[in-house]
Amino acid sequence: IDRSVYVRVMKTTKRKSEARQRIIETAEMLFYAEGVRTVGIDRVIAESKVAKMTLYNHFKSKDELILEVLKYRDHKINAIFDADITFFKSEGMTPIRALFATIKKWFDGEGFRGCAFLNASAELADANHPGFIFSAEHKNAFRKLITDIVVETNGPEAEGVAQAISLLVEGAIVTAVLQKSSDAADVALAAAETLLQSV
Amino acid sequence: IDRSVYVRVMKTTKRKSEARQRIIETAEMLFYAEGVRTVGIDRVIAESKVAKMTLYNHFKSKDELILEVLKYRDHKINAIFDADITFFKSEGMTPIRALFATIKKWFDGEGFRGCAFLNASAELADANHPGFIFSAEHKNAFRKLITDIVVETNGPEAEGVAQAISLLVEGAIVTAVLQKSSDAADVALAAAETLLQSV
DNA sequence: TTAGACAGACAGACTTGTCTGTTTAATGAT
DNA sequence: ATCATTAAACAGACAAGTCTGTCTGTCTAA
Repeated sequence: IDRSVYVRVMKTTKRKSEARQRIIETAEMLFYAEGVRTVGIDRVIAESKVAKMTLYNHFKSKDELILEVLKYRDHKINAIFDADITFFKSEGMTPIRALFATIKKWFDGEGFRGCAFLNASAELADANHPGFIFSAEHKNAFRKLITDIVVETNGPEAEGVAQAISLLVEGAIVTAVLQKSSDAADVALAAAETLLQSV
Repeated sequence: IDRSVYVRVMKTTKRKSEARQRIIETAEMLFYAEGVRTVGIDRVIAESKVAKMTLYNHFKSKDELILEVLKYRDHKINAIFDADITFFKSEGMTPIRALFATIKKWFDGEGFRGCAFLNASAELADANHPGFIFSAEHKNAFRKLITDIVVETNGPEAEGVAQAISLLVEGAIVTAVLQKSSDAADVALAAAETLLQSV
Protein backbone atom coordinates (compact mmCIF):
# COMPACT_ATOMS: atom_id res chain seq x y z
CA ILE A 1 0.00 0.00 0.00
CA ASP A 2 1.16 3.47 -0.90
CA ARG A 3 2.24 5.10 2.32
CA SER A 4 1.19 8.60 1.28
CA VAL A 5 -2.36 7.42 0.80
CA TYR A 6 -2.35 5.89 4.24
CA VAL A 7 -0.96 9.09 5.74
CA ARG A 8 -3.53 11.24 4.01
CA VAL A 9 -6.34 9.01 5.15
CA MET A 10 -5.11 9.08 8.71
CA LYS A 11 -4.67 12.86 8.68
CA THR A 12 -8.11 13.30 7.18
CA THR A 13 -9.69 10.90 9.60
CA LYS A 14 -8.01 12.49 12.56
CA ARG A 15 -8.89 16.08 11.69
CA LYS A 16 -12.34 15.00 10.72
CA SER A 17 -13.00 13.19 13.95
CA GLU A 18 -12.11 16.18 16.09
CA ALA A 19 -14.73 18.57 14.74
CA ARG A 20 -17.18 15.79 14.09
CA GLN A 21 -16.84 14.46 17.60
CA ARG A 22 -17.28 17.94 19.06
CA ILE A 23 -20.49 18.34 17.07
CA ILE A 24 -21.80 14.93 18.11
CA GLU A 25 -21.12 15.43 21.80
CA THR A 26 -22.52 18.95 21.87
CA ALA A 27 -25.61 17.92 19.94
CA GLU A 28 -26.14 14.93 22.21
CA MET A 29 -26.10 17.19 25.25
CA LEU A 30 -28.40 19.78 23.75
CA PHE A 31 -30.79 17.30 22.12
CA TYR A 32 -31.16 15.34 25.33
CA ALA A 33 -31.63 18.40 27.53
CA GLU A 34 -33.99 20.37 25.30
CA GLY A 35 -35.25 18.06 22.58
CA VAL A 36 -34.19 17.34 19.02
CA ARG A 37 -36.83 19.66 17.57
CA THR A 38 -36.34 22.56 19.94
CA VAL A 39 -32.59 22.74 19.39
CA GLY A 40 -31.68 24.13 15.99
CA ILE A 41 -28.60 23.73 13.87
CA ASP A 42 -27.43 27.25 14.67
CA ARG A 43 -27.44 26.39 18.34
CA VAL A 44 -25.38 23.26 17.75
CA ILE A 45 -22.74 25.03 15.67
CA ALA A 46 -22.51 27.93 18.12
CA GLU A 47 -22.01 25.73 21.19
CA SER A 48 -19.68 23.29 19.50
CA LYS A 49 -17.73 26.25 18.04
CA VAL A 50 -17.83 24.91 14.54
CA ALA A 51 -18.54 26.49 11.18
CA LYS A 52 -21.89 25.67 9.67
CA MET A 53 -20.30 24.11 6.61
CA THR A 54 -18.17 21.90 8.82
CA LEU A 55 -21.33 20.43 10.23
CA TYR A 56 -22.90 20.01 6.82
CA ASN A 57 -19.72 18.40 5.50
CA HIS A 58 -20.00 15.70 8.14
CA PHE A 59 -23.78 15.30 8.16
CA LYS A 60 -25.88 15.82 5.11
CA SER A 61 -28.91 17.02 7.07
CA LYS A 62 -30.20 17.62 10.57
CA ASP A 63 -32.08 14.33 10.39
CA GLU A 64 -28.82 12.52 9.75
CA LEU A 65 -27.21 14.34 12.67
CA ILE A 66 -30.07 13.24 14.90
CA LEU A 67 -29.56 9.63 13.84
CA GLU A 68 -25.80 9.79 14.41
CA VAL A 69 -26.33 11.36 17.82
CA LEU A 70 -28.69 8.54 18.75
CA LYS A 71 -26.12 5.97 17.63
CA TYR A 72 -23.48 7.71 19.71
CA ARG A 73 -25.75 7.80 22.73
CA ASP A 74 -26.56 4.13 22.24
CA HIS A 75 -22.88 3.22 22.55
CA LYS A 76 -22.38 5.59 25.45
CA ILE A 77 -25.36 4.42 27.49
CA ASN A 78 -24.55 0.76 26.87
CA ALA A 79 -21.01 1.32 28.14
CA ILE A 80 -22.26 3.14 31.24
CA PHE A 81 -24.79 0.43 32.01
CA ASP A 82 -22.23 -2.34 31.55
CA ALA A 83 -19.75 -0.59 33.81
CA ASP A 84 -22.27 0.26 36.52
CA ILE A 85 -23.87 -3.18 36.57
CA THR A 86 -20.43 -4.77 36.78
CA PHE A 87 -19.52 -2.46 39.63
CA PHE A 88 -22.68 -3.11 41.64
CA LYS A 89 -22.30 -6.83 41.14
CA SER A 90 -18.74 -6.57 42.44
CA GLU A 91 -20.21 -5.00 45.56
CA GLY A 92 -22.10 -8.21 46.18
CA MET A 93 -25.46 -7.35 44.62
CA THR A 94 -27.42 -9.91 42.66
CA PRO A 95 -27.48 -9.13 38.92
CA ILE A 96 -31.09 -7.96 39.14
CA ARG A 97 -30.37 -5.63 42.03
CA ALA A 98 -27.28 -4.37 40.24
CA LEU A 99 -29.45 -3.57 37.23
CA PHE A 100 -31.95 -1.60 39.28
CA ALA A 101 -29.25 0.15 41.26
CA THR A 102 -27.84 1.31 37.93
CA ILE A 103 -31.26 2.49 36.83
CA LYS A 104 -31.89 4.34 40.05
CA LYS A 105 -28.49 6.02 39.84
CA TRP A 106 -29.37 7.08 36.31
CA PHE A 107 -32.71 8.54 37.45
CA ASP A 108 -31.02 10.47 40.24
CA GLY A 109 -28.30 11.77 37.97
CA GLU A 110 -28.06 15.49 37.22
CA GLY A 111 -30.10 16.48 34.20
CA PHE A 112 -32.01 13.20 33.92
CA ARG A 113 -34.76 13.74 31.43
CA GLY A 114 -35.88 10.21 30.62
CA CYS A 115 -34.85 7.95 27.79
CA ALA A 116 -33.38 9.83 24.85
CA PHE A 117 -34.79 7.22 22.47
CA LEU A 118 -38.33 7.39 23.82
CA ASN A 119 -38.11 11.18 23.74
CA ALA A 120 -36.76 11.21 20.20
CA SER A 121 -39.40 8.83 18.89
CA ALA A 122 -42.12 10.97 20.47
CA GLU A 123 -40.63 14.15 19.04
CA LEU A 124 -40.05 12.75 15.59
CA ALA A 125 -43.58 11.38 15.56
CA ASP A 126 -42.83 9.47 12.39
CA ALA A 127 -42.41 5.71 12.48
CA ASN A 128 -40.42 5.87 9.23
CA HIS A 129 -37.84 8.33 10.47
CA PRO A 130 -34.44 6.60 10.78
CA GLY A 131 -34.20 7.93 14.32
CA PHE A 132 -37.49 6.28 15.22
CA ILE A 133 -36.42 2.97 13.71
CA PHE A 134 -33.08 3.12 15.48
CA SER A 135 -34.83 3.87 18.77
CA ALA A 136 -36.90 0.72 18.36
CA GLU A 137 -33.71 -1.26 17.76
CA HIS A 138 -32.08 0.26 20.80
CA LYS A 139 -35.03 -0.85 22.92
CA ASN A 140 -34.76 -4.37 21.53
CA ALA A 141 -31.11 -4.46 22.56
CA PHE A 142 -31.97 -3.09 25.98
CA ARG A 143 -34.60 -5.77 26.44
CA LYS A 144 -32.00 -8.36 25.51
CA LEU A 145 -29.66 -6.96 28.17
CA ILE A 146 -32.40 -7.43 30.75
CA THR A 147 -33.13 -10.92 29.50
CA ASP A 148 -29.45 -11.89 29.79
CA ILE A 149 -29.35 -10.63 33.36
CA VAL A 150 -32.51 -12.51 34.29
CA VAL A 151 -31.38 -15.74 32.66
CA GLU A 152 -27.96 -15.37 34.31
CA THR A 153 -29.43 -15.96 37.75
CA ASN A 154 -32.81 -17.57 37.20
CA GLY A 155 -32.14 -19.76 34.21
CA PRO A 156 -33.73 -19.85 30.76
CA GLU A 157 -37.18 -20.64 32.15
CA ALA A 158 -37.30 -17.06 33.47
CA GLU A 159 -37.03 -15.60 29.99
CA GLY A 160 -40.73 -14.80 29.89
CA VAL A 161 -40.45 -12.80 33.10
CA ALA A 162 -37.72 -10.72 31.49
CA GLN A 163 -40.31 -9.29 29.12
CA ALA A 164 -42.38 -8.14 32.06
CA ILE A 165 -39.36 -6.71 33.84
CA SER A 166 -38.58 -4.77 30.68
CA LEU A 167 -42.05 -3.22 30.88
CA LEU A 168 -41.46 -2.36 34.53
CA VAL A 169 -38.23 -0.62 33.60
CA GLU A 170 -39.72 1.34 30.71
CA GLY A 171 -42.65 2.32 32.89
CA ALA A 172 -40.30 3.41 35.65
CA ILE A 173 -38.39 5.63 33.22
CA VAL A 174 -41.38 7.62 32.02
CA THR A 175 -42.87 7.73 35.50
CA ALA A 176 -39.65 9.01 37.04
CA VAL A 177 -39.61 11.90 34.57
CA LEU A 178 -43.14 13.05 35.30
CA GLN A 179 -42.85 12.49 39.05
CA LYS A 180 -39.38 14.05 39.19
CA SER A 181 -38.43 11.21 41.50
CA SER A 182 -36.53 7.95 41.31
CA ASP A 183 -39.02 6.15 43.56
CA ALA A 184 -40.42 4.28 40.57
CA ALA A 185 -37.13 2.36 40.38
CA ASP A 186 -37.76 0.92 43.84
CA VAL A 187 -41.31 -0.07 42.97
CA ALA A 188 -40.05 -1.73 39.79
CA LEU A 189 -37.32 -3.66 41.61
CA ALA A 190 -39.72 -4.98 44.24
CA ALA A 191 -42.15 -6.13 41.56
CA ALA A 192 -39.34 -7.69 39.51
CA GLU A 193 -38.19 -9.75 42.48
CA THR A 194 -41.74 -10.90 43.17
CA LEU A 195 -42.10 -11.99 39.56
CA LEU A 196 -38.79 -13.86 39.66
CA GLN A 197 -39.80 -15.73 42.81
CA SER A 198 -42.86 -17.06 41.03
CA VAL A 199 -40.85 -18.71 38.25
CA ILE B 1 -80.66 40.65 36.59
CA ASP B 2 -81.05 42.49 33.32
CA ARG B 3 -82.50 40.00 30.90
CA SER B 4 -80.72 41.48 27.88
CA VAL B 5 -77.36 40.84 29.52
CA TYR B 6 -78.29 37.22 30.13
CA VAL B 7 -79.45 36.80 26.58
CA ARG B 8 -76.30 38.33 25.21
CA VAL B 9 -74.15 36.04 27.33
CA MET B 10 -76.03 32.98 26.19
CA LYS B 11 -75.76 33.93 22.57
CA THR B 12 -72.08 34.62 22.93
CA THR B 13 -71.43 31.37 24.72
CA LYS B 14 -73.27 29.32 22.20
CA ARG B 15 -71.63 30.80 19.12
CA LYS B 16 -68.28 30.69 20.83
CA SER B 17 -68.45 27.03 21.67
CA GLU B 18 -69.05 25.90 18.10
CA ALA B 19 -65.87 27.30 16.57
CA ARG B 20 -63.89 26.67 19.72
CA GLN B 21 -64.95 23.06 19.84
CA ARG B 22 -64.09 22.57 16.18
CA ILE B 23 -60.61 23.96 16.83
CA ILE B 24 -60.08 21.78 19.89
CA GLU B 25 -61.18 18.59 18.18
CA THR B 26 -59.17 19.25 15.03
CA ALA B 27 -56.09 20.19 17.03
CA GLU B 28 -56.44 17.10 19.20
CA MET B 29 -56.50 14.90 16.15
CA LEU B 30 -53.54 16.62 14.48
CA PHE B 31 -51.46 17.00 17.63
CA TYR B 32 -51.90 13.35 18.52
CA ALA B 33 -51.19 12.06 15.04
CA GLU B 34 -48.21 14.28 14.20
CA GLY B 35 -47.05 15.96 17.39
CA VAL B 36 -47.74 19.30 19.02
CA ARG B 37 -44.55 20.82 17.65
CA THR B 38 -44.81 19.52 14.12
CA VAL B 39 -48.33 20.78 13.61
CA GLY B 40 -48.49 24.55 13.22
CA ILE B 41 -51.26 27.00 13.84
CA ASP B 42 -51.85 27.45 10.12
CA ARG B 43 -52.49 23.75 9.80
CA VAL B 44 -55.01 23.81 12.65
CA ILE B 45 -56.96 26.75 11.25
CA ALA B 46 -56.98 25.31 7.76
CA GLU B 47 -58.30 21.90 8.82
CA SER B 48 -60.80 23.23 11.31
CA LYS B 49 -61.94 25.77 8.71
CA VAL B 50 -61.62 28.69 11.06
CA ALA B 51 -60.20 32.16 10.71
CA LYS B 52 -56.89 32.75 12.38
CA MET B 53 -58.30 35.46 14.59
CA THR B 54 -61.07 33.16 15.72
CA LEU B 55 -58.44 30.83 17.09
CA TYR B 56 -56.54 33.64 18.75
CA ASN B 57 -59.74 35.03 20.24
CA HIS B 58 -60.34 31.73 22.01
CA PHE B 59 -56.72 30.88 22.88
CA LYS B 60 -54.15 33.50 23.62
CA SER B 61 -51.27 31.42 22.29
CA LYS B 62 -50.38 28.06 20.81
CA ASP B 63 -49.15 26.94 24.23
CA GLU B 64 -52.57 27.66 25.69
CA LEU B 65 -54.20 25.73 22.86
CA ILE B 66 -51.93 22.78 23.59
CA LEU B 67 -52.95 22.85 27.24
CA GLU B 68 -56.65 23.05 26.41
CA VAL B 69 -56.33 20.19 23.95
CA LEU B 70 -54.68 18.06 26.63
CA LYS B 71 -57.50 18.88 29.05
CA TYR B 72 -60.03 17.90 26.40
CA ARG B 73 -58.21 14.66 25.70
CA ASP B 74 -58.04 13.92 29.41
CA HIS B 75 -61.83 14.05 29.67
CA LYS B 76 -62.27 12.08 26.48
CA ILE B 77 -59.86 9.28 27.35
CA ASN B 78 -61.24 8.96 30.87
CA ALA B 79 -64.75 8.58 29.48
CA ILE B 80 -63.63 5.97 26.97
CA PHE B 81 -61.77 3.98 29.61
CA ASP B 82 -64.71 4.10 32.02
CA ALA B 83 -67.11 2.94 29.33
CA ASP B 84 -64.87 0.16 28.02
CA ILE B 85 -63.96 -1.16 31.45
CA THR B 86 -67.62 -1.19 32.43
CA PHE B 87 -68.47 -3.04 29.25
CA PHE B 88 -65.79 -5.69 29.65
CA LYS B 89 -66.79 -6.22 33.25
CA SER B 90 -70.38 -6.71 32.13
CA GLU B 91 -69.06 -9.46 29.87
CA GLY B 92 -67.89 -11.31 32.94
CA MET B 93 -64.26 -10.24 33.09
CA THR B 94 -62.55 -9.46 36.37
CA PRO B 95 -61.85 -5.74 36.81
CA ILE B 96 -58.15 -6.29 36.13
CA ARG B 97 -58.81 -8.20 32.95
CA ALA B 98 -61.34 -5.60 31.89
CA LEU B 99 -58.67 -2.93 32.38
CA PHE B 100 -56.15 -4.75 30.22
CA ALA B 101 -58.73 -5.63 27.59
CA THR B 102 -59.44 -1.90 27.36
CA ILE B 103 -55.74 -1.15 27.04
CA LYS B 104 -55.23 -3.77 24.38
CA LYS B 105 -58.20 -2.47 22.43
CA TRP B 106 -56.66 1.00 22.64
CA PHE B 107 -53.28 -0.29 21.37
CA ASP B 108 -54.98 -2.04 18.46
CA GLY B 109 -57.06 0.98 17.58
CA GLU B 110 -56.53 2.79 14.27
CA GLY B 111 -53.93 5.52 14.57
CA PHE B 112 -52.64 4.50 17.98
CA ARG B 113 -49.51 6.50 18.64
CA GLY B 114 -48.97 6.05 22.35
CA CYS B 115 -50.01 8.24 25.22
CA ALA B 116 -50.70 11.82 24.17
CA PHE B 117 -49.49 13.05 27.55
CA LEU B 118 -46.19 11.18 27.45
CA ASN B 119 -45.70 12.36 23.88
CA ALA B 120 -46.52 15.95 24.78
CA SER B 121 -44.21 16.03 27.78
CA ALA B 122 -41.39 14.64 25.64
CA GLU B 123 -42.06 17.16 22.90
CA LEU B 124 -42.42 20.13 25.20
CA ALA B 125 -39.22 19.10 26.99
CA ASP B 126 -39.88 21.68 29.66
CA ALA B 127 -41.00 20.61 33.12
CA ASN B 128 -42.47 24.07 33.71
CA HIS B 129 -44.69 24.09 30.66
CA PRO B 130 -48.36 23.95 31.73
CA GLY B 131 -48.83 21.04 29.34
CA PHE B 132 -46.06 19.10 31.06
CA ILE B 133 -47.51 19.78 34.51
CA PHE B 134 -50.97 18.78 33.36
CA SER B 135 -49.57 15.57 31.86
CA ALA B 136 -48.09 14.67 35.24
CA GLU B 137 -51.48 15.26 36.86
CA HIS B 138 -53.18 13.13 34.25
CA LYS B 139 -50.80 10.28 35.04
CA ASN B 140 -51.53 10.63 38.74
CA ALA B 141 -55.23 10.31 38.01
CA PHE B 142 -54.61 7.32 35.78
CA ARG B 143 -52.61 5.64 38.51
CA LYS B 144 -55.51 6.26 40.88
CA LEU B 145 -57.87 4.58 38.42
CA ILE B 146 -55.64 1.51 38.43
CA THR B 147 -55.41 1.56 42.20
CA ASP B 148 -59.20 1.69 42.53
CA ILE B 149 -59.56 -1.28 40.21
CA VAL B 150 -56.96 -3.29 42.10
CA VAL B 151 -58.43 -2.48 45.50
CA GLU B 152 -61.91 -3.29 44.20
CA THR B 153 -61.03 -6.97 43.86
CA ASN B 154 -57.97 -7.53 46.01
CA GLY B 155 -58.62 -5.22 48.92
CA PRO B 156 -56.63 -2.28 50.30
CA GLU B 157 -53.60 -4.45 51.06
CA ALA B 158 -53.02 -4.70 47.29
CA GLU B 159 -52.52 -0.96 46.97
CA GLY B 160 -48.76 -1.33 46.75
CA VAL B 161 -49.11 -3.72 43.84
CA ALA B 162 -51.17 -1.11 42.02
CA GLN B 163 -48.05 1.07 41.74
CA ALA B 164 -46.23 -1.77 40.03
CA ILE B 165 -49.15 -2.47 37.72
CA SER B 166 -49.13 1.20 36.78
CA LEU B 167 -45.49 0.82 35.73
CA LEU B 168 -46.39 -2.26 33.69
CA VAL B 169 -49.09 -0.30 31.92
CA GLU B 170 -46.88 2.71 31.17
CA GLY B 171 -44.15 0.41 29.97
CA ALA B 172 -46.59 -1.44 27.78
CA ILE B 173 -47.73 1.82 26.19
CA VAL B 174 -44.29 2.97 25.10
CA THR B 175 -43.29 -0.55 24.10
CA ALA B 176 -46.40 -1.04 21.99
CA VAL B 177 -45.56 2.12 20.03
CA LEU B 178 -42.01 1.10 19.20
CA GLN B 179 -42.92 -2.52 18.51
CA LYS B 180 -46.02 -1.56 16.53
CA SER B 181 -47.77 -4.37 18.35
CA SER B 182 -50.19 -4.78 21.22
CA ASP B 183 -48.41 -7.86 22.56
CA ALA B 184 -47.00 -5.85 25.43
CA ALA B 185 -50.53 -5.61 26.85
CA ASP B 186 -50.66 -9.41 27.20
CA VAL B 187 -47.27 -9.52 28.88
CA ALA B 188 -48.36 -6.78 31.28
CA LEU B 189 -51.63 -8.53 32.15
CA ALA B 190 -49.88 -11.83 32.89
CA ALA B 191 -47.37 -10.07 35.13
CA ALA B 192 -50.11 -8.09 36.87
CA GLU B 193 -52.02 -11.26 37.72
CA THR B 194 -48.87 -12.90 39.07
CA LEU B 195 -48.23 -9.87 41.26
CA LEU B 196 -51.81 -9.90 42.54
CA GLN B 197 -51.57 -13.58 43.45
CA SER B 198 -48.62 -12.84 45.68
CA VAL B 199 -50.50 -10.33 47.83
C1' DT C 1 0.28 22.56 -1.61
C1' DT C 2 -3.95 20.93 -0.03
C1' DA C 3 -7.79 19.45 2.73
C1' DG C 4 -10.31 20.66 6.36
C1' DA C 5 -12.08 24.23 9.59
C1' DC C 6 -13.68 28.84 10.30
C1' DA C 7 -16.66 32.91 9.57
C1' DG C 8 -20.60 34.79 8.14
C1' DA C 9 -23.76 36.35 4.47
C1' DC C 10 -27.67 34.66 2.22
C1' DA C 11 -31.95 32.26 0.24
C1' DG C 12 -36.26 30.52 0.92
C1' DA C 13 -39.48 28.41 3.47
C1' DC C 14 -41.81 28.25 7.65
C1' DT C 15 -43.22 29.91 12.41
C1' DT C 16 -46.40 32.52 15.65
C1' DG C 17 -49.09 36.26 16.28
C1' DT C 18 -51.38 40.94 14.71
C1' DC C 19 -54.22 43.68 11.98
C1' DT C 20 -57.92 45.11 8.77
C1' DG C 21 -62.01 44.52 6.55
C1' DT C 22 -66.05 41.58 5.14
C1' DT C 23 -69.72 38.29 6.01
C1' DT C 24 -73.02 35.81 8.79
C1' DA C 25 -76.54 35.06 12.10
C1' DA C 26 -79.28 36.25 15.96
C1' DT C 27 -81.52 39.83 18.37
C1' DG C 28 -84.55 43.97 19.40
C1' DA C 29 -87.29 47.62 17.51
C1' DT C 30 -90.37 49.40 14.28
C1' DA D 1 -92.75 40.84 9.12
C1' DT D 2 -89.08 43.61 8.02
C1' DC D 3 -85.09 46.27 9.28
C1' DA D 4 -81.13 47.83 12.11
C1' DT D 5 -77.77 46.42 15.37
C1' DT D 6 -74.15 43.70 17.19
C1' DA D 7 -70.94 40.13 18.21
C1' DA D 8 -68.73 36.46 16.42
C1' DA D 9 -66.60 34.19 12.43
C1' DC D 10 -64.34 34.41 8.01
C1' DA D 11 -60.55 35.70 4.87
C1' DG D 12 -56.17 36.87 4.09
C1' DA D 13 -52.32 40.25 4.14
C1' DC D 14 -48.60 41.23 6.97
C1' DA D 15 -44.68 41.65 10.52
C1' DA D 16 -40.94 39.73 12.79
C1' DG D 17 -38.50 36.18 13.72
C1' DT D 18 -37.13 31.29 13.17
C1' DC D 19 -35.62 27.31 10.65
C1' DT D 20 -32.57 24.45 7.46
C1' DG D 21 -29.36 24.38 4.07
C1' DT D 22 -26.04 26.76 0.51
C1' DC D 23 -22.40 29.57 -0.86
C1' DT D 24 -18.14 32.27 -0.83
C1' DG D 25 -13.90 33.34 0.89
C1' DT D 26 -10.13 33.16 4.49
C1' DC D 27 -7.25 30.75 7.66
C1' DT D 28 -4.56 26.90 9.54
C1' DA D 29 -1.76 22.99 9.80
C1' DA D 30 0.46 19.07 7.94
